[in-house]
Amino acid sequence: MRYSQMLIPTTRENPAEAEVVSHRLLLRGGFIRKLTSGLYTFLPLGLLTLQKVAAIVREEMNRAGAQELLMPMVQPADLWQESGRWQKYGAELLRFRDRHQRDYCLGPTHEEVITDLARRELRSYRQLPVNLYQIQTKFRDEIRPRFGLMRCREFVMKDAYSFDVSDEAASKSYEVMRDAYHRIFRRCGLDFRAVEADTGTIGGSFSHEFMVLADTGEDTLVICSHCDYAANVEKARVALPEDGMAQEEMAPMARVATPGMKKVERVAGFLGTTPDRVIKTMLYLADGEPVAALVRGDREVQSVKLKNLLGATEVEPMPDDEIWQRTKLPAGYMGPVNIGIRLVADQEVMRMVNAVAGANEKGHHLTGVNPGRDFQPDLTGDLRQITTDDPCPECGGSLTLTEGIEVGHIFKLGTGYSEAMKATFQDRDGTEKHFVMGCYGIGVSRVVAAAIEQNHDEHGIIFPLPLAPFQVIVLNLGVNSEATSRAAEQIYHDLQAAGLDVLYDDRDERPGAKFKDADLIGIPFRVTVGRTWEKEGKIELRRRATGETVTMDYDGAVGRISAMIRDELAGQR
RNA sequence: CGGGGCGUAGCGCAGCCUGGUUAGCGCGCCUGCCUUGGGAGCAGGAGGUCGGAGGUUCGAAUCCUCUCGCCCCGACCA
Repeated sequence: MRYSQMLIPTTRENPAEAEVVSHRLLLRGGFIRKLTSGLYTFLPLGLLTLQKVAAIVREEMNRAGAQELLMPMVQPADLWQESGRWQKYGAELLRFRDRHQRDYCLGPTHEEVITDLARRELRSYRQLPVNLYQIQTKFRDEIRPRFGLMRCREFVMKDAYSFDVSDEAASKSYEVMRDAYHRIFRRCGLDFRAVEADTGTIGGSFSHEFMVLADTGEDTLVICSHCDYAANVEKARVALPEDGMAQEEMAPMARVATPGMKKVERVAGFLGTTPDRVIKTMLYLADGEPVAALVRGDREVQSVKLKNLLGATEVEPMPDDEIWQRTKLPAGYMGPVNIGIRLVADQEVMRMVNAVAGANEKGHHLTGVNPGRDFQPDLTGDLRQITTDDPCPECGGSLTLTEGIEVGHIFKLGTGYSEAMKATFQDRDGTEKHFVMGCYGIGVSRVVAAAIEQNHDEHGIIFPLPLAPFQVIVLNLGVNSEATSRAAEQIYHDLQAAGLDVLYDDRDERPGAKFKDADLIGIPFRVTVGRTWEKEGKIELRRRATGETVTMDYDGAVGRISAMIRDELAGQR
């Protein structure tokens, strides 16, 4: 491709709207342009990059035995009513009516459509297992789209769905996908981890997220430094030490005045104790109902864990100004004793002895509070956020926290959808059985953003070779010299003939501008035909990633370069 | 939706507080000359209903009201 004929609107200055690196560089490099919040046009360079990712995904999915199909983006409401998600999915599901006043939605995901297809077309166990996937635009009416391609409303996703005869078979399908995902992200040149994850609105019993490690990630992961345990903090199990029981006589409960002492630290300091001897009471709304969650004073509630423990679909902290109004409890002085609303306690709280807790009376706390004796929670379990002070739940090793970008998520769905939608097949013994399903997503457009988050410097993007829109850029630094231009053109043609993706910068620009643009758009290899060619008959090859530059004879250069690129690609496969 | 910030030329910004000529600057764009190894220089030029509506005023980018949009922090997720 000739640079002069391609729309690559690079900018020198940073766009005001972009804060994170990938967003900034995608805009500056002329990969994307914003239409409106959360909606982006992929410009030619952006589309090429997206297609590179899609090609890798497609290749590995096919290799794993999955079949590609394409489902409609517009989906009828009745399918969603059947699965129950028309009510459950919430405002993220964009709904609308057609001219006949029939309800539809734009597909945020395709469990309903695929399950409908399966129940019509898959009749016999002989047809199973089946794994069907598509690469398609999804629409989710996100509360807050942000960070460019990282979190859009419209985005490109690969979604796959597996159908199996049994749970064991489904587990096998799941493992096949897990392996495929590892290959995909490895081939994309990304530093990633597969972590245990929460299942969210998709539902299901078991899932892993694939996280690209990057500071701008929206998720936090815990990673064990000794074994291969890794988990999303939303999910990470907190191990309860065997010998955590305090050896202390239970004291009688006493009411003390603690005027103005709302924060745990202040109460503890005032009463001459430490936050780990205080029971912290946090109020939440679980599906609209008030719930009190108890954790030790030096811990934080993990609301996803709370949600799962309660079996709720939505949990949010109760706004301060609603606490009194809804519960008649004084914010800052709440405690578990005679609280009068649903009570959930972290496992650790149940071991506390002679704790301090709010008295449910303004300006007062209780001392000598003992769980089991003075209050009995409705539920107990693992409720708190894990910290780096906690041991690894698998091996007891030490944990570190890292930010991550979720680029893939795989779920074991079980029979939830097939039961709701009566999707069955006839098994070997003649009985009708529900399909055991799995679903597997990859944010194809997000992979592009994640790759940039992980691979850039102050000059611009440094694309991993497999994702780069072009593998080589040829700079003609002598567009006004016929001889130089002829040499550059020849190299351009020969590299193309060797099967490489080549961008040929034939613009009438000064060298500086060409170097800057080449760096900005992140093409892995740069060939320069200019002064050194004119003087010594040599050309220059420079690697974007390392800055390493070699000069080589013009003759034979194309062979050397294409061999180098092929070797590198083969090595990553 | 709650909290914070911003809308002035294609992009980045100044001007607004304290109303008053023809609304500026840098980059980019067009023409010519010149230049060609890290975003050159000179000369000339095009480009704006100051997000929109209403109001105050002799007079509004500037003050007031409403409204729309965008960005950032939280819940959501590939």
